[in-house]
Amino acid sequence: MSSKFDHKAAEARWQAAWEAAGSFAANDASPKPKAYVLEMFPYPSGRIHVGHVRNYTMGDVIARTRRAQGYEVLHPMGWDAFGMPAENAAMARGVHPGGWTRDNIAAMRTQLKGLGFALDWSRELATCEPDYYGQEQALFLDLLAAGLVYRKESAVNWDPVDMTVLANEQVIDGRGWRSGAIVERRRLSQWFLRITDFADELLDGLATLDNWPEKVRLMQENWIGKSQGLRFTFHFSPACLASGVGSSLPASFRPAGFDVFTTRPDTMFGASFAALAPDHPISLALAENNPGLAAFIAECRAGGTATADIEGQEKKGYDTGLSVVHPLEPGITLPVFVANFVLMDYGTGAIFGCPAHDQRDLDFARKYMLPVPRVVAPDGVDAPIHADAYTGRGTLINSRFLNGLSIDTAKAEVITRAETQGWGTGTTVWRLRDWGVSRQRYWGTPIPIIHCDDCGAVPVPKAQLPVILPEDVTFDVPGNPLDHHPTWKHVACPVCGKPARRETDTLDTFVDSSWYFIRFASAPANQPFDRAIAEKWLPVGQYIGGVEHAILHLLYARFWTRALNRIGRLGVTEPFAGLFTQGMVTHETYARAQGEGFAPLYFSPDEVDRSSSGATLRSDGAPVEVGRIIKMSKSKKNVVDPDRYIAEYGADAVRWFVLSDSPPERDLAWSVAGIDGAWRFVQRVWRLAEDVIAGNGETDLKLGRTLHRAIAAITADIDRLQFNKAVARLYELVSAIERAPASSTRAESVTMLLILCAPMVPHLAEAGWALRGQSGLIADAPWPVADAALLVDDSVTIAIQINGKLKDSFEAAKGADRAAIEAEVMAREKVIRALEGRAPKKIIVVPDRLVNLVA
RNA sequence: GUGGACGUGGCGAAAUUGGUAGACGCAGCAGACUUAAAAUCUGCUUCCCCCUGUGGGAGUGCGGGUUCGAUUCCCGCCGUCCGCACCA
Repeated sequence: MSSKFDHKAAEARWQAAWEAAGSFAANDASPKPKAYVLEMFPYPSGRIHVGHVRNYTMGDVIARTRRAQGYEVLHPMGWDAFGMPAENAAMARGVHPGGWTRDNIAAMRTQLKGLGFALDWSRELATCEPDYYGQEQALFLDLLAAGLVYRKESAVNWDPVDMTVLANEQVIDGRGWRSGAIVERRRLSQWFLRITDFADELLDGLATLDNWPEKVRLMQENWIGKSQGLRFTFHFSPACLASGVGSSLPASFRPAGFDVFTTRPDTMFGASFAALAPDHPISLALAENNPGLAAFIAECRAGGTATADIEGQEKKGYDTGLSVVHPLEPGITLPVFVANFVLMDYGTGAIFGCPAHDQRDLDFARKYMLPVPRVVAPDGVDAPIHADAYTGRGTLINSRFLNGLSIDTAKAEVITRAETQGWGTGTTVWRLRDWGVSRQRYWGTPIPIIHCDDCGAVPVPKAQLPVILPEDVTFDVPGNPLDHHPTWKHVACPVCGKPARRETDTLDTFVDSSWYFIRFASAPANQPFDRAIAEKWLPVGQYIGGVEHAILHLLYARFWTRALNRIGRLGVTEPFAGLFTQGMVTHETYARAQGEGFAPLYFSPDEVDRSSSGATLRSDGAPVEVGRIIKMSKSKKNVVDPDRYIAEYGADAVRWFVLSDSPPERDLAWSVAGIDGAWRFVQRVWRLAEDVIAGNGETDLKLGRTLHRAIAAITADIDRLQFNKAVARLYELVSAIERAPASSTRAESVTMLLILCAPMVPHLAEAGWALRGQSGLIADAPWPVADAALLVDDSVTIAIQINGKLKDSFEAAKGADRAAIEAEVMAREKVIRALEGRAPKKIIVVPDRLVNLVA
C-alpha cells in the first residue's frame, strides 16, 4: 500500500495552489504583528547555485514558521541587476547587457519558483529597470540637496586599454584584471557620498545591534576605525629657511609648516624626525626643483599596489634638508623626510617619528642613523631599545613636565597644553573614507546631473526623471558607451537652456542595494516609497546572506538608511535588526596530477563516479584523486548545479539536505550521499503520512510526551536559526512515531509532524496534509504550541559518580528528597563494590540529576 | 604584523547556568525479508585491555590551573580558518 512520494507532481500541484490562493502575498493593512524576512537579493548571473539554495531555504523556513505563528510576513525577492558581468558578456558575446540580464532573471526566477519558496512575487523588483533606478535618482538628488553628496577630484586606478576606472580589487599586481595593462593613477572628478558625516553614529549604532554576529560588528568597527589623538603644526625652522634650503620650494608655494596627527602625543619628547607622504603637497612641490626627490616619489608610487609585499617592504626615506621646530622644545629641530610608509589619505599625510615607541619609526631611524630617545619606561625602569620598539604600558621619562605620568595622563596633558598654547587640538581621525560612487560604466544607474559651462553641475529636475539609460549602445570601442553615444549626453542646461552635457558616469551598484529593502516594503509609482507603509515593515527583522558583505553592503545600507532619516524621509535608523551570515557550500575536488611543474587536471563531479572507497573517472574507469573539500569554484570544477538534484530527488530533498548536518553559519559540504539521505527522510515521512490507521482511540502518553518535547525544541531551534538541530529533532520524532503502536496519539503525531516539517519540506507536507484529509492548505495551519504539562516527566535518571567518575545510574521519582536518594545510592551494589568499605567523605546531590560521592 | 573565530569518533556534528560526552545524520559491519537485487526493517559501530561481563581503563588539539565535578571557566603553547593590513 505504500507508494513513493511523487515529487514532480507534488511540486507542480502545490506551487500552483499557493499561487492561486495568494498564500504568500504580504498585506500592508493586516492587523497582525509584522515580520520582515529577507535574504540578500541575487545578482542575475545566469543560474541559481547551491549557495543561493541554502540562503533562500533558511529564509524560507523562518518566513513559513513566522507565518504559521500568526505573523503577517513580508518575504520578497528581487534582482541586483546592474553590474560589470553584463557588460563583460556584452563585450565577449556581442549581446546587449539588458537582454542578457533579463534573460538571466527569467531563468533564475523559474528556478526559484521550482524550489517552492514562500515569496511574495508581486513585489519583485530589478534594479536595472527605470521604475527602480529612477526613484534612486530622485533619492540621490534629495541627498545632494541636503549637502550629503559632493563632487571632488580624486585619484583612481585607470586602465588605459579598457579606458575605465578599476576598483582596488580589480588591480592585480599593478595591472588591470581584464586587460593586463599597467594601471595608471589618474585624477578624475567624482561624486562622493558623505558617509564620514555619519562615522560616529554608524559606530555607536553597532552597539544596538544585538542580533548581529559579533564578528560583523567588529569588522565594521575596525573598518570605521576611530582614532583619537592630537593634531598639531610643525613650523619650518628659521635656520633652515634662512640657509636657503627653504627656497627649494617653488616661489608660488611657501607654507610655514605642515600639520601632523598622532595618537601618541605623550611621546612628543621622543620625536627624532618628521616625515611626509610621497603624495603630500609639500613633497610634490619640493620635487619640482629636485630630480632626486622626484625619482624617489615615482619609485614609491610604482610599488605598493600589490597586497602581500607591503609587509616585507623596506622603510625608505628621502631627506628634504628641511627641518622643523619641536613645539615643546623650541631649541630642538627635527629633520624632515619624505617616507614611503606615510599614507597621504590617512590623518594629515604627515607624521612625527618616535622611534623608541613605534616599530615603523624605529626601522626607519635605524636605517638613517637617527637618534632613538626613550620616553616611556615599563614599570618606570628605563631599558635600552634594540630591534623592537616598546609599545606597552609604562610611565613617562626624559620628558620634563610629563615625567612620572602614565601614558593616558600624559596624552591628556599634552593635548591640554597644545590647546591652551594654541599650537594643536585634540582630534578624532577616522579610517573610513567618503564613499566614491562614480563609475565610468554603462550598465548602472545614470547619475542625474547635467554639466553646463556656465551653471556648473546642475541636478536634473525631478519632473524629468528617470534619466533613462539608452538601449542603443555599442561595445566595440573601449571605454564608457554612454560617453561615445551620438546623442544621449547632449541636452539643454535646465537652468540657462544653453547646450550642456549629461553626466556619463553611473552609480556604484552598492547604491542600488542600499535601499532595495525599503522599496520591497513600499513601491509606489510616483515616489521612492511611502513613508508610513515602509515604517510598518522596517526594520528587516531577519536578514540573511554571506559574510562577504559584512562590511561594504551592510555599512552602505546602514548609511543610506540614516541619511534618509536625517533628511526626514524615514523614521528608521538601522535597516536590519537581525543579521545572520551563513556559511558557504563546499564540495570535494577530483583531480589527476599532470607531472612536475604542471597544475593538476580537475574533473567535475558529473564526470566522476564516487564510491565510499574512492572515485573513478566515468570516461576511462581509472581512479582520480579525491582532494580537499573547498569552496565551489569554476577553476577547481567542483561546482554542482542544483537543478539536476531538484529534478532527480525533488525540491524538498534538496531543501532538507541544505538544512541538515552543518550549523548554518558554518560551511556545508555538498555530497550525493547527503542528498540520498535527505531523499530517504522524505520517503519515511511520506510512508507515515500514508499510514492512516487511527488505532483504537487510545492515547499514548509516552508518544505524547515525545511529541510535545519535539514541538518545544523544534520551535526554539528554528527561532535561533539552528536548523541542523531542528532537523535532528525531526528525525527523532519520526523514529518515535514509527516505533509507536497504533493509537489516536500516533495519528495526531503524524499530523503534527507534517506541520513541524512544513517550513522545510513544504510540498511533502502539503501532500501529506491532503492525503490525511485535512482541510485547506498546511501553509495556513497554525503552528502547534507545546503542552507544558507534557514537557515534564515524573521520573528522572540519576547518575552516580565517585570522585567525578560515572559508576552507575538509576531511575527515581522526580523531586525525590535528598535522604531517599542518598539511601538508594549507598545501597547500590556497584557503589558498595567501588567504595570497598570506605565511607564517602562528602556526598554532593544535584537534585534530579546526579550524586557525586567524594571518597 | 594585527584583530577575531574555531579545534569533540572514519566523516558532518550534538551536549540549558560547569553535572551521565558522542544525540541526529553519513559511511561501515552483521542480520531479517527476497529466487536474487533494490527498497525497507532490526542490531552493532570513540579507543584500548582482559577473566567476554551486569567487567576494567583512557578519552573533547597539547601542557598546567580552579572545582566534589571541566567539551564548558582561567593561564600558556600548537594548529586551522577569516577579516584588516605601513592607519601614525
